[in-house]
Amino acid sequence: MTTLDQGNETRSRILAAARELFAQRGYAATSLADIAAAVGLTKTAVAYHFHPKDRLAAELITPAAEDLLTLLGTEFPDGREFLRAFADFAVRHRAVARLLIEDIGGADDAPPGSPGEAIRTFRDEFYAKVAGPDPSPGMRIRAWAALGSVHTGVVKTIDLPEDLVRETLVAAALAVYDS
Amino acid sequence: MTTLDQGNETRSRILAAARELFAQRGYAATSLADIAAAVGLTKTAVAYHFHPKDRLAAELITPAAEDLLTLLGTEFPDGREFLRAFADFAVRHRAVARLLIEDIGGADDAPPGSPGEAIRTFRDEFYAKVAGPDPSPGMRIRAWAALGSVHTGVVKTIDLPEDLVRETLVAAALAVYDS
DNA sequence: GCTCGTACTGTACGCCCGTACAGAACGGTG
DNA sequence: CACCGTTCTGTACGGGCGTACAGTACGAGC
Repeated sequence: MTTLDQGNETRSRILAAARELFAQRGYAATSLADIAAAVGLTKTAVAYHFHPKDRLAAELITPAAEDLLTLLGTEFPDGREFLRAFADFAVRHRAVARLLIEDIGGADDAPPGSPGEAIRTFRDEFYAKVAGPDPSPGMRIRAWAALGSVHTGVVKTIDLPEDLVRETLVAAALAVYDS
Repeated sequence: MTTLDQGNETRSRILAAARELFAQRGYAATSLADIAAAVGLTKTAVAYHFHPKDRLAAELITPAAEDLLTLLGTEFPDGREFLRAFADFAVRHRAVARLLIEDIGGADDAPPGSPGEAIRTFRDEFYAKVAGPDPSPGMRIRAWAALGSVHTGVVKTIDLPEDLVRETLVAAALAVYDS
């Protein structure tokens, strides 16, 4: 079954290249041709494996998305504790964090598996959980600032050890929250 | 000179609409047709006033860009003080903050006036100033987190009073820096 | 009253994108 | 050996984008 193995291997090579490119430039700014060039294929070959382009992002996101649904599902005593869990989540899935947080939200369809749709504009859901109900102006600002610190903190430090990033970012986010 | 006044008025109406749309969706995601529709014109009319599309962004950015050059030009005792000045700067120009920080960096040419080019990937320059020379891994993370907190904090709270945002975000950014 | 510059409209072009489709290469299976 | 599905190529199409260009409406100035 050499044929099948070949297919699965290039499939994962495409996924790896796409993950990197999406992380660097964002989903919309990365074309199929870019990905194809990175793997040494034609853009048609890439389209063969992942039929609408969405599937590529969907497949990359799926594990993180499931994790995210449970995160949004569990109850937290307050925004502070949710923020801690969020930072942990973001670091755990940092390879697809940008894809997950920035680029979806105006997305079209959900992963194929699937967790259904319901994954849409969670950036706003994150905010709502951190800020809490009927937040004061000051809390609104701090909630967004905390989310932003985690987001760019995670995205810009993919080369650093995961544990250090988690530890530092949790502390940073909580510092914002308590400021 | 009714003719001229008419032109200048629609010109500023275009600028206002573009500023809002760029802030919401980003530069690349906003088409000339979108802007034209917001002002009740054809996209050709918009193109008439701002010839390459870049000019629109350039003109919106110019005052902020000049302010930014002096910011980058002045010396600061340490990253902490620069961070404070940066937060102040970002809040002052929050209407174009997203345009300035996110969308430029891969930009093509500079404002026409002009401060020359040299306005390119300042996100990285900001980082360098905050993190300082030869930063530790922890400092790298905190520097990016601080910048991120200011950035999204500013962008997501355009409806709140400027003074409150400034005060809160400066405190938040410094809290990250000191965490 | 003719001319001219300003402010537009309508149409069309070229580019890049994702996608569709027909066909070639080729190992696996009967 | 013939058949077939998988994997990939080449070509082509439709749509959206920024842009170019010719033409129109119209107040201003001699």
